Amino acid sequence: MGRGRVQLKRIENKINRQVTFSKRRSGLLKKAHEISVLCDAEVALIVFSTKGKLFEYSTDSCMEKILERYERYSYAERRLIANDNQSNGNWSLEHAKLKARVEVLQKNHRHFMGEDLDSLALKELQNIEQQLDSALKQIRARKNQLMHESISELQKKDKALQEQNNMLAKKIKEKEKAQAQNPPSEQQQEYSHGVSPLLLPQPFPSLAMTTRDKDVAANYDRSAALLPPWMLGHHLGD
Amino acid sequence: MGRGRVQLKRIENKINRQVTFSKRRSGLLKKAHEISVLCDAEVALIVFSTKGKLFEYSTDSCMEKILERYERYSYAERRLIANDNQSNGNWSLEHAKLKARVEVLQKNHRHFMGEDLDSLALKELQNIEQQLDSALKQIRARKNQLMHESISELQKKDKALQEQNNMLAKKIKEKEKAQAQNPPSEQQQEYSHGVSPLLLPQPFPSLAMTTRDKDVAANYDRSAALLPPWMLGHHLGD
DNA sequence: AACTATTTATAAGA
DNA sequence: TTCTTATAAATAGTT
Repeated sequence: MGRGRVQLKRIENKINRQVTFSKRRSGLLKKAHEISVLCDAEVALIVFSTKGKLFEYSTDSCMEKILERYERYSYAERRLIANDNQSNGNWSLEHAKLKARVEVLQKNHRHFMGEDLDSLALKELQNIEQQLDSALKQIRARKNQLMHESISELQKKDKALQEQNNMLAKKIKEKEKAQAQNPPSEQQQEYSHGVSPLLLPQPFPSLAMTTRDKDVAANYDRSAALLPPWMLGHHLGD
Repeated sequence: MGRGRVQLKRIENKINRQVTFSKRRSGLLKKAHEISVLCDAEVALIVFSTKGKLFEYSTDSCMEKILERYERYSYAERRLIANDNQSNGNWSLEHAKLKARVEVLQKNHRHFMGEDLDSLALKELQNIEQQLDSALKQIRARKNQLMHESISELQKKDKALQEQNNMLAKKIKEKEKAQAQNPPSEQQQEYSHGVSPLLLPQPFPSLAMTTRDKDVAANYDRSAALLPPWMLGHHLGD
């Protein structure tokens, strides 16, 4: 896969070998991850460079778990016997394994807490994001429900106010017409036309008293109160 | 590498998954061998299929050697040498503590994955939710920003409409007063009072034309359009 | 399993 | 190291 065919033998040029190692290593790790995800397989990959540097991949970052499974599966006897023979060493190994496991879990947990993300590749981040997303689904459902209800309330209110507004505007227009066309003696007729605000359609009880400033103000306060506290200010993103 | 792009997610079709596993497994083993030979690296690769079947590759077929090297390297890296110096008496306790810690961490992790939630009290759920929320802050920030903006718009609109409403109501009242008290000859004075809707304060440009039904309706439509599509219907929780 | 159309990986070069 | 590019390889969908 490249400009020339590749011979399956050690690359003698040190620089080339290093470069190829770097490239192929990432490719190998990627493919290990891919088969793990795509095929639901459990993969453990360990690579030591010539210089002894370690690179590894393991499904769900559970290297120890997979290695243990491997040992159980393939040659439990040998390792376990060896460990049993060193009564002390056994403890040491077990202990060490546990410690390693704790560290793995803690590291994982930090990642799940959104900490320590610098060491993560984009793919890993996306993976974690997906998992977090999934885990939060239930929790977010409730919150979103609340938000949705609030928005619906606001929209209803909005609509009601628009209608009210519209109606009031109409009234004014009618009044203007009436004033422009009617003789003064027909003043009484004006009132019987229903100009009094108390005769307006009243979608909201509190709006029925719209002609009084105090009540209008109170009504607005109530609309603000429709939003739960967590939806206001910077709490929205919590 | 194939006829279609591949999504990095579990292949749901069982047959396809099996076939892909088989193909990719051989590719992966091959590449592991290649990097091992080309770059003089020491590679250990363990793959368990979904069904639990084991496939492995290791440089020079020395799996055990490499795994031991890994554990040495890995444990050394995790400062376990320091623990070797501890007295034996502490180990038992330490070991028990570590086991407990591992269990706690694992349980925690399950919770963070949204699993095993039945055992949690509401408070604990809220706690977890908060932590997950915090971790997802960046991702959600954008979504929440949009929601926030929409809500703010609605509230502003709400307020503006309330004020408009209020003002219109006042106008009506003034008009009524004027009609009740003023002689008919003072009609012109009425107009100079600012009864014309075009002279009203106009917090929203579209509201300036409130006296026309069409425009009021259009304005309401626009207020609905303020909500991005994903905030409507059941997409809110996505 | 064999066959391709395509996508990926990567060797070289910059 | 990183990017670009030409080309070799791997492999997804088909037969």
